[in-house]
Amino acid sequence: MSRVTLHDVAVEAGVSDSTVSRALRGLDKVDGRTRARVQDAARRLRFSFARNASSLASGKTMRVSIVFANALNTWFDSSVLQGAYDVLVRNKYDVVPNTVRTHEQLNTFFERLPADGNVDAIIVTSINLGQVESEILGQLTIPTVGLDSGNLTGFDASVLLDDKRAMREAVGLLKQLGHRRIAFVEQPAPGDFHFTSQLRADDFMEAAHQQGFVGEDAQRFDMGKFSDYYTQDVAVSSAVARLLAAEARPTAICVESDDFAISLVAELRHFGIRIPEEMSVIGFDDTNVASAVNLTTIHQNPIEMSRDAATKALILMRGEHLQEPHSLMTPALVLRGTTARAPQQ
Amino acid sequence: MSRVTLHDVAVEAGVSDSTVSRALRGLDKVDGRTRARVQDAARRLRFSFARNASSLASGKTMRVSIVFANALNTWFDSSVLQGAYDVLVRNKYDVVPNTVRTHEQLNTFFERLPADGNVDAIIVTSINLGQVESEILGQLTIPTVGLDSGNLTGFDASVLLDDKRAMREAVGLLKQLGHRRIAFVEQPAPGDFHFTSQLRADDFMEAAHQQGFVGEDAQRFDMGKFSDYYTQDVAVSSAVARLLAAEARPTAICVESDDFAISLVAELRHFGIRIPEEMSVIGFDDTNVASAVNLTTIHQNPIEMSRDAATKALILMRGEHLQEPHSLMTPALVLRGTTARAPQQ
DNA sequence: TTGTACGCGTTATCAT
DNA sequence: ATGATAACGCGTACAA
Repeated sequence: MSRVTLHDVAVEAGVSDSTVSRALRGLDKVDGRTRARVQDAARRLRFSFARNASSLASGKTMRVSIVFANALNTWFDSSVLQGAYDVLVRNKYDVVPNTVRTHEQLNTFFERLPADGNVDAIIVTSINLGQVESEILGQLTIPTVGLDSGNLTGFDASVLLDDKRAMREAVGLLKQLGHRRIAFVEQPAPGDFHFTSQLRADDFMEAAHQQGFVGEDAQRFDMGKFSDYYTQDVAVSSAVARLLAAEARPTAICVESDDFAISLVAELRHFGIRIPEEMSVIGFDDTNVASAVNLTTIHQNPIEMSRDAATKALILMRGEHLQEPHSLMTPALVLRGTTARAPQQ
Repeated sequence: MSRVTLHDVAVEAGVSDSTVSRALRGLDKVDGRTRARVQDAARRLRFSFARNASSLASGKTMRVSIVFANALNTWFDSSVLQGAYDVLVRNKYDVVPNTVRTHEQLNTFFERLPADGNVDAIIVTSINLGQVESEILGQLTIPTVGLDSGNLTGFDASVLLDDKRAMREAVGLLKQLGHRRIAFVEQPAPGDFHFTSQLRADDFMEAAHQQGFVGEDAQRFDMGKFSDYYTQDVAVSSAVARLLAAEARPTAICVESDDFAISLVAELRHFGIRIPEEMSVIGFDDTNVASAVNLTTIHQNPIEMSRDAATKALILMRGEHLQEPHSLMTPALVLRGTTARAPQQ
């Protein structure tokens, strides 16, 4: 129970409430000895601030919300959370994670936002905002920073990965290896709206077209919603089935994530497809496991990205100016064992 | 800005503040029409509650803290977070994650706790509490539930995995396969205190001894602190080096986690060790990737576990009684391709 | 069913 | 440097 209040400490130390408040918060204009006395009393009484009372009085909640479009237990989102946590906690902010799966949830989340004095900043992850949402965001008076979010409108700052570049390089690699038919394999989406990583499919197609892949030579396998499948395994099987059944079977694929790519590779091999001899596979993320299973992939560092985003939020919350509000991180193509020259026809 | 307050809504709707409070919270004893009017006004004004004010007045923070000993971006912790989030958010609670790496952090965390009216419940994950901490915990007036926490003292409720049983089964399997020299390989620890999964090493040794493995026949590779290594890869190499250099090399190993096991398998194969022919490997967790790479492992479901824990917390917060405060989850040994008969000597 | 008035624990302003 | 005192926004007896 939050029994012991600041007032109790004041009584114990024989000073006024205000002095306790100042002393414990480390403000200046407090005599060294009185401060020591107060700190002593506070320790004895095991006092600690009731943050909601502080919030109410000061207007600062010392909390920042971070919104995800996926699940908290995915590689990307959990890394983002950890990164943001690192820098925010060090600055005495609490981190409040939120997930949003449907348009409806997204709407209600944003509807409630404006009048909301419940957080001091918001970080939005992997969500490609619609117009209405962007507008609401723009009207917010607290800092908002987008992380891996396609549409920058409305954000005060952002940290993005250069997806277009990543896809250009991936397509370029496959082309150099002699592949003539390539494809992008999406992952089943967790919710009912497109989030950022799916924009990579667009980037892939664009890059492919620019590099001379036309018509059937550049395909895109859309896996729909995750809820369409019983389990992850079923989704994987389904993807493989479609891949193998394609009348123009690609000899190389880019997959939306390492996790999905690794499962695909396993399943493809299970069906006798030799990788990389018969099919090249490029993942995305470069997780620990990717290196363990020797998966060629595109490296990104969500922890760094979200540290950056959180730092931006921190600066913004201080009311300071950002010299570089929008940063673009460069992905790196990591060559490993799942890519090889195209098979001879 | 938290501009619009409950009072503004009251004025807009032409009623008193208390009526707005009651109407918006769905309490009874409010006329249907007035409620509609209030809701209308609230929507128009984009009102939403200032939670810290509500908290201050009601004494409930509508927040629960969840403490991890590891990183938020690990398979286990992130799953736990997701599971707890699922059930807590549905009940209008915010989830506030916290990580604790050192004894010092753990201490300050607990020192501050008692007088802390900042959360309504605490879930402690994978931390084997010391006596002092248990005592502090026991003195808390808010519900505390342990998740995967070795020492139950002080907790109002808990959800544990039956680690002893898991280790018994793993050892039993290896014995049946004819292995005479087995070992447990720990993972480098993130912090400076032992957390629960490391207790599995003890359980492993105990099970081994009970099943007749003596002396060098049951070994334990302690990998120390994670900070001792530059990267995860270095830790893996180091583990493999020690494994291969052992004068009595084991023919089968149990590894603390799938992630580490998968990396070990890759590295071992890299050194020409055939798996499972020359060495059997059993992981722990059964992540998605484990099935993809065909790793024999011990299945657990942290999402389920933490849903259970969160539900317990919820009930406790309501002041209700738990019919089964402490639950023990049963792990399942999943046989896959990294275990086989012991090699002929 | 609705309104009044006070309290929650802290910060901030203004004196002293 | 320290002490009163008025907010902060809402919940809740109690009264009407």
